[in-house]
Amino acid sequence: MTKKNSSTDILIVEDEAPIARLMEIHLQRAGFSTKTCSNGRKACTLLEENHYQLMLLDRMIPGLRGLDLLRWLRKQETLKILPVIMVTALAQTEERIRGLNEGADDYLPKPFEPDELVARVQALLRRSSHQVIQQQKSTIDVNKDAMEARVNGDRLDLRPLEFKLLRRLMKKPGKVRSRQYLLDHVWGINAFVEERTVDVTIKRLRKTLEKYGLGECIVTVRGSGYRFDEKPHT
Amino acid sequence: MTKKNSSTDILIVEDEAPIARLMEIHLQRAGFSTKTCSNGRKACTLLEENHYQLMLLDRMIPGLRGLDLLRWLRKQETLKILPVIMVTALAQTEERIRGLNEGADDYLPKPFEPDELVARVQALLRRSSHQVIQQQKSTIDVNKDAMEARVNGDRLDLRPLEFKLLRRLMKKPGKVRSRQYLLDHVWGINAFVEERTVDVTIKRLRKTLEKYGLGECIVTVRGSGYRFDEKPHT
DNA sequence: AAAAACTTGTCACATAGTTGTCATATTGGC
DNA sequence: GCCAATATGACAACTATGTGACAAGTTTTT
Repeated sequence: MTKKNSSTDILIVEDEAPIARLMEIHLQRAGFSTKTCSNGRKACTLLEENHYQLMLLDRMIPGLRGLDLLRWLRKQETLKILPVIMVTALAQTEERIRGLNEGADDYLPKPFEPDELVARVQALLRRSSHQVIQQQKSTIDVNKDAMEARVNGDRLDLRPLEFKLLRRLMKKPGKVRSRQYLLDHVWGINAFVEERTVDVTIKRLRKTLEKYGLGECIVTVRGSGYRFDEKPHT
Repeated sequence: MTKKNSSTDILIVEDEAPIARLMEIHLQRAGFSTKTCSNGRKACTLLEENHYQLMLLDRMIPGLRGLDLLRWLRKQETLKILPVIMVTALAQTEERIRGLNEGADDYLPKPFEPDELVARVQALLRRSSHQVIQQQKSTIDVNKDAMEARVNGDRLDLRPLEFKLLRRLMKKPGKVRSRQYLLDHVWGINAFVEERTVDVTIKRLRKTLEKYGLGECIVTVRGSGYRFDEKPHT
């Protein structure tokens, strides 16, 4: 599978190389691009030098303890909103609470299931301005900040309206949205537009998604509307 | 790669010539201009007579101990804000803390990776009134104090408005900024200016950036605004 | 103080991209 | 096979952005 210019960059701060590698493999397979780093000091530098979308932070790293790094991070004007997942073997509730208090956004106990890793990353991204969905073997990532959607890191060339429509449908995968609902929420409550127009826009959106084998993500529900399917039937 | 009139001058205070040379090479390659000096007293003179953007200070230098120089520096009215990176082989936490207490802004353990050196310098500059971004193979350095922007040390001839616009966009690379946002933050909240004026200013800014192969850093997001892209676009 | 040089806002036109509608084809349920 | 719902291609209107020119205002030079 080809990987390229993903904009969804994840920084992995983890000193145990095999674990770091494992994380990388699974995240990359899910369409993210990653950077690993094995000590706290270097992590600071990387964070200041680059822009990441999310950080996976091991609690036990040399150079600076994970919590110290986190505390430092939350004081930096430009970094404090970075979503952070703490990774640690210390699964005790107390430790966990301490991490969350310091500003971790989520928590991944070691050892972890690869799927859980990916799921938590996706979930956290979704809470920031991203919407991330696992679709068969592809990851769809809609980033509202950058106003762009990516499939496995490849940028989708969507028009503004299609982008909004996709976002709206992805907001609640599996739920059917009527044409009227979509008109109200995508076009705007006061838009003076035919209901059939929705069909055409759906068509246009599907056309772009098809290029990535995702043409069937958007399902027509006869008599009701459209639905974004998270796990399309075969 | 050609190097010229960088004003991002770095003073290297280091008595071991090979190390000093190594620092010089890597910093110059990254677009900075450097001056080296092998003892503390001479450093004082240089600091008083010239204007540097940053100092790399070895802890063990003849003539005056690194910490003494630093202490002296912080007492000088005109010099006390100079960003300083302490360089030393003493990696113990205690030593490190002492250095930071005396007013070092960052700390570089010896031996160091050339990349780490450059990254720390860039990061520290960014924390002072600089914004430094690595763009493909170029380093863009926007210095608010001096009101000037440089690409690999070459000065960009930007008009005041273009400068502010670039700074604002670089503040959060990857985020789309609407024309209204830019008007509010670059022109000022009460400016009585057409939205289309933003387009023209973007055009002028792009024209200058183009000379350095960075014309595509600023991406138009149809229907939304403009975005500074950190990475090579798709 | 006048002249020259520079900055910036606006306009007008060119270009390119987006979207709504319609006409027609296709599909699904009965 | 029939009807209604949906898909699809084409087109025209519309909208957003790029771009060069110009003028008014500022700053710098002479």
